[in-house]
Amino acid sequence: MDAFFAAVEQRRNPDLTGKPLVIGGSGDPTRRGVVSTASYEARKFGIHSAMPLRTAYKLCPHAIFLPVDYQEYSRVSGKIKDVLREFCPIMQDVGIDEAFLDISHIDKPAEAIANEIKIKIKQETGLTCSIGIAPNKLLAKIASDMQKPDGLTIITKNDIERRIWPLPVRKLWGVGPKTEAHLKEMGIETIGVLAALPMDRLIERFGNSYGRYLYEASRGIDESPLVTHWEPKSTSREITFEHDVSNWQVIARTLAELTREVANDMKQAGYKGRTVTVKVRFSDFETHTRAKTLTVPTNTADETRTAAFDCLKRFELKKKVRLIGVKMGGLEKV
DNA sequence: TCTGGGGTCCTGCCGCAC
DNA sequence: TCTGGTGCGGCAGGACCC
Repeated sequence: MDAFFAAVEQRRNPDLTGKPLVIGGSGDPTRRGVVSTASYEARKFGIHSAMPLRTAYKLCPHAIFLPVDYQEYSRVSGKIKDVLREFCPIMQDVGIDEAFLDISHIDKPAEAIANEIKIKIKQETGLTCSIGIAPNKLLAKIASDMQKPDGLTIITKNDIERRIWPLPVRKLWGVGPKTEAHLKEMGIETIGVLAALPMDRLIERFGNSYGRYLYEASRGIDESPLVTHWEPKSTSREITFEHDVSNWQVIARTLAELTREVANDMKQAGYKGRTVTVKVRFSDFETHTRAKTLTVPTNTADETRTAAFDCLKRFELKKKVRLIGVKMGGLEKV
């Protein structure tokens, strides 16, 4: 979907259309939080996802700031996924506003299917999306991003050299800021230059798994199947305090509350978990975790809290605490 | 002075069992 | 009894995704 959260807000309040709009946090740009989505008008000011709201505010003080309304976006997302499943049941969900469809078995030109999907989504939700058509997920993902918004891009194997290789390495799924910087140091800025590297060199530099991945991805190779069903492996809750906290009572009370929520989520979804991890981020942004694995899986608030406090006790709380969180891993169905 | 929240996967290290 | 290789679970941290 194109600027999904912003587009949903503009759809339900047309006054916002055509204006710089920033969705993130509590919607108050003087408080802690980051940008979830910026409208295309806001992006012209240099505002982008993951940017601190306060920075966004400095870049464009007259932008409209709104809180994230996950309930509403999930509802719209559900409608979109329903449309997609109608066209093709082999669907892989990728978060709230993306999906892969394997349409290889459908006896109709891919472009025609894509156009019908775009029209149907527009009818059902009033929103535009961008679609990429390619022989695999890796290339389809890159293609979908090439003509945003409201785009439709087709990439074939023969296009890799001409259309993929000139792109910056950052366009590859799995290459983030760290790897980008690392590659830049090696003098590698485009996917094509990366593709010229021997596999040995990449494995030496990035390890076996990731090295191989980069070697194949830079050549447009991706054999990974669509994952149409998966089970959650962990569930968590965390919160950044509005102001850093040194009061142990406040930290403990917050952890207890988060623990209740995690236990609740597990019960609601019908899971039990074995490994409790407590995460603490200090005022200097240093982040640490402590984990405890239980002998028997649980989903009760009491047992989860006891384990969480065992973990919390193992922290030296010398610095002020910025964030506290708790995660239950090793989930299994009840 | 700033840097959310909910996830997944990988790596390196350690202790333990065999 | 000591040493070493190997496999594995647990743990901590890091990179990445939406």
